[in-house]
Amino acid sequence: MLTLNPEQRDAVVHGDGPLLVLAGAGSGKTRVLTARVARLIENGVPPDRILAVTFTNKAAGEMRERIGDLLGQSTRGLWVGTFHSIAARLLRVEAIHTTRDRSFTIYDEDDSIRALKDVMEAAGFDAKRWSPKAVRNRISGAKNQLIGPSDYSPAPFDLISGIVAEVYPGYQKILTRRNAYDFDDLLFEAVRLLEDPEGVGGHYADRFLHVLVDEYQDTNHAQYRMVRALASAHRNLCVVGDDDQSIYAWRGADVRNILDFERDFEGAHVVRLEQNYRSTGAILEVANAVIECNVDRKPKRLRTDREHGDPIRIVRCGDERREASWVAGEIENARGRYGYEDFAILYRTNAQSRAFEEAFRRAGIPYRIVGGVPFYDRREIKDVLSYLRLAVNPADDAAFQRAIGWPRRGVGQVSLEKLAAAAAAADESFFATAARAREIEGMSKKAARGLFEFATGIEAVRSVLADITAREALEKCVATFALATALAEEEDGADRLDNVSELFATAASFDRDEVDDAAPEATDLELYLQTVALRSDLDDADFDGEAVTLMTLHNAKGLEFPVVFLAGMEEGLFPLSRAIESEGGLEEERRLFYVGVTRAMDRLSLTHADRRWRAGMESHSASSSFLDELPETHVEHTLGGGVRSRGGYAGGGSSYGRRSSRGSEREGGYGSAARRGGNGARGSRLDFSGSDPSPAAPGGSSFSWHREAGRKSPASGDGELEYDYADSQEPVELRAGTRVIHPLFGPGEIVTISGVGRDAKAEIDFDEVGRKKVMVAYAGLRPS
DNA sequence: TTCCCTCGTATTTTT
DNA sequence: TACGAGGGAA
Repeated sequence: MLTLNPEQRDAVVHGDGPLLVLAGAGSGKTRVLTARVARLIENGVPPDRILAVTFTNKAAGEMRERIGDLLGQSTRGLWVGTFHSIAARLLRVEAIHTTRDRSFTIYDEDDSIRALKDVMEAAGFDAKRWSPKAVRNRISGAKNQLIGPSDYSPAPFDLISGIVAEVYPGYQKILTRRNAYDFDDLLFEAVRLLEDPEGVGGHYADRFLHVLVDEYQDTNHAQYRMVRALASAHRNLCVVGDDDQSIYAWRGADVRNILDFERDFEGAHVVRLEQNYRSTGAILEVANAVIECNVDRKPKRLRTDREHGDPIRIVRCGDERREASWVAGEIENARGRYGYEDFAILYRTNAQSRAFEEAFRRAGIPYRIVGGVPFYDRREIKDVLSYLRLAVNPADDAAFQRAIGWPRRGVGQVSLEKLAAAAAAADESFFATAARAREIEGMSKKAARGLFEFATGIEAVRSVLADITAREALEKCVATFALATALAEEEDGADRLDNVSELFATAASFDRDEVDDAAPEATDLELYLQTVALRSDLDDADFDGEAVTLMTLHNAKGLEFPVVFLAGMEEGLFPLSRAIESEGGLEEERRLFYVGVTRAMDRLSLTHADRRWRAGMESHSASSSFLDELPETHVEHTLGGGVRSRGGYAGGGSSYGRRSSRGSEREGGYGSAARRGGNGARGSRLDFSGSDPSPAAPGGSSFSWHREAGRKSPASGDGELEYDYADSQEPVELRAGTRVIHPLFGPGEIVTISGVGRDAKAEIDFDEVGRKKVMVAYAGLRPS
């Protein structure tokens, strides 16, 4: 059933001992990794003694799914997860051996920058002069190198490193006091735990007979040490990667990890996968030529059995609008031979998506953007989640600050500073201090009242937390603090309400059993928050549905598309001028180019514009120096329109070859495989409806729900909403005319019902927010 | 304390 | 361009 070439087979059947798989782009590395795990299980290795580590949740989910498919049985017990989620699991299970307790919060970049800013200002550094972000990046880099606050020494003549040395200890102290880890701490502390000779590390090393790591070229030092510790007892470590696709060095990834593997793990067996199953001969020739310009790499050369195919096109355009409309035109021309979902536009910077969005909208081409502003980074989502975070972890002062500030409740910056001072004096959390705000000297009456009521509300949520699901907790917060009402009153409240409604959907569909590396002791809500914190936009990206995909090159790694456009091939933009300032930066940019080229299966076009609006200015740039490195024999030059000067190139039109067989024996990279369940389009801005919620919905042809006998008190003076929960479970019919209460939108009357089962939608005329369509499965409707 | 407006700046980014 | 921070007015 599963056919493997000899090299792939070699990697799959390799027995004990370290194994390095150097897997070129499109060479079937995912297939090797999954087949290897499946074979281990078939040969009797218990699933719970195998650990597979990936970089994204999405990759983890897909690996698990594929292994299950291969085995035809459950993969229960198998540990598959990202470095960060596995570290989080470890830290939760072994919380007593750490400096945090089990309900710790995970700080994202934003949270940690805010915390750091507080520390910097307290230490007398002007946040305008010294960017907290830059300082955070330095701390992040140090943590990735496993350099703790006491080990950090500033470099001479490096002012920022001097600041780091001064604030790093304070920053770490604040995180500990707030019972929080930042992303890097998760790895740092996990390594500490695993490498402690007195500690529990030995238990885990003994436990895992086999450890497998995907995308090994992207590991940083902390991740390397984590892997090394986990595999130390049995030495059955299999790593898969491609040094040519290392594109995260700027973020601490150390390509030496893969280059030095044979030295680090003596006796390692090495397998090279150089047979590409994805691209045409022409595309592969170009890819090889690109990457051979790099000096610092292991020599290798991809080959393919596919036809030579069409030449790669280089398209010169006048500006970014012409670039986008040229691409739109090409897509329309090639329709029929390809579906919209077969096209991808890849660019270096997110800002480039804009011109394409406009062009596609004009042309009526459906598209999806992967990345951009992630769903969970939206202001209203973070605001609402901060209530949950605070309820779970009252020591989380960052969550407190966020929640207290929205909705406005008479507690401004001045009061907050007084509170902070009082909290520091008493060595308490903001939350604990807020409950006795009245006693704080100089606190205004109004502020004290606001603080007290806020603390009381959080306490009320906390008191029921142990017994409720993530969704119920969310509902409770929204109800207690009238968050929906506050949102509805805002200027662009409608969109924001919709987003929060979407958040309800994610919470409703959250199932701890789908968290691959759930710590058994964690509560539903803790796991939900962890999942949210460690989720990337990419994980939610929905590649189903007829739409052209737009994303950055970084996000495209691991994916493949029949027709690819690499846009913005201009010097300064790609290679990005900022990126090439650092050492090895140009080679990393070139690897990124290589990643882009190797995404294409059949057709590849590289576009560049003479003029482009960047940061509010028109910039003029020469075409990318990367274009000069391509072998002329496989390249064709075309004019995309709008070019002002004479010259340029002639010829070229759009001459698409016959559509190649899609889905034959080529291996699907992550992402082209069908997704399980998926929660629709959350992360990505989707201008094309693709929402397809999956969890079971109540009712089949006749709708009913379980009555919770909730009663809403009529809106009081300032629009407070309040719910009384009781437990009667009487099924109630749902049809047009029924009065219902939506947890977010309040009371309303059903206008129409459409769809059945999980797809059932109700159109409801809400008293406060007007007419809206909601998914019955998620809405959490109650009878009125 | 809050709101509104203006000014300035930044642009890659798995977790 | 577009967003956030900061300053000033009500």
